[in-house]
Amino acid sequence: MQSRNTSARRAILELLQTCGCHLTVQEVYERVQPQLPSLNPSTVYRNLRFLVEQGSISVSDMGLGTPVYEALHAAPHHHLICEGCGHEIELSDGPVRALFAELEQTHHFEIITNHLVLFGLCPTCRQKGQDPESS
Amino acid sequence: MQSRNTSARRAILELLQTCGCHLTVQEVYERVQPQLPSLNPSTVYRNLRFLVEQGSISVSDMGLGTPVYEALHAAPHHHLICEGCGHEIELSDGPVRALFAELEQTHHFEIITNHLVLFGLCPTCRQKGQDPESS
DNA sequence: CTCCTTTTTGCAAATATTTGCAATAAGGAT
DNA sequence: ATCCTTATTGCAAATATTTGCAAAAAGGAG
Repeated sequence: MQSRNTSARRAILELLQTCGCHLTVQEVYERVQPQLPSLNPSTVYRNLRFLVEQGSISVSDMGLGTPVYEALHAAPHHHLICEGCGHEIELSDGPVRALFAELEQTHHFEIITNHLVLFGLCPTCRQKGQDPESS
Repeated sequence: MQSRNTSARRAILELLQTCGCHLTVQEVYERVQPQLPSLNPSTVYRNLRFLVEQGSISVSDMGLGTPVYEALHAAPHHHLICEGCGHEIELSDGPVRALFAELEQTHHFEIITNHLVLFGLCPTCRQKGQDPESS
């Protein structure tokens, strides 16, 4: 026996798998607590960390100040986030996977990271930034 | 006038540029405080955030539980970190830059991320993990 | 050099996150 | 169904990080 299928852990994982989206610790807590009235925030923190280590979910910094958690999909994907307006663009796995494969070969490493988040500027915000003072 | 060259900001940036390594908030505070006795941790947090936004330094999650800050080098580099033993491998910028360039073209995006950290397993830890129970 | 405006800072009070520990509950064995 | 071992939980107390606000100090203008 090593890890136990507790109601809290089950509820948290199910929530993430069902919603299929990115959720913050707060959001997870708020959505699970109603079904498990005595749920404590620290249990949520601990379980999220556990599920990440176990590989059932991923954590990412999407620039929100607090990390977001997401169930691992069949189809991995990545994000490009605009630092100007916050706009998120979903990236296909192909090119990223190609880089990972190359790095794995070169360094005899096995890459576990499965959700890459890159920050930058979207076309619109790039223009704004380049605009000379419009006065 | 927009941003001011205060002693705290100067000291923090100089520290990072001089040491040329990754430092946590704690470490920055501990090393700058002696020279600026009245320095408050919140000032360190605020300045690190400021310097990141301004583009003078970068933040990264190296898996330590708290982010690390580093002055931006002339030669950008990235890391592969082993989740088993913590070993860090430095990656050259080439292949990563190539992916970034491809993504920038495809999405008309300008990527700002300049320090990529990927997690995985080093050759040694991979073997350990694959070993059937050695009993 | 003095004055003025605005950014920064220190401090204290919020929040957020982690941790220690005793009580609870999974789940295997009997 | 009962007992046992040990992973998990809740709670309270540490830590870590952010925020509001009045006081301090950059830096430009006069």
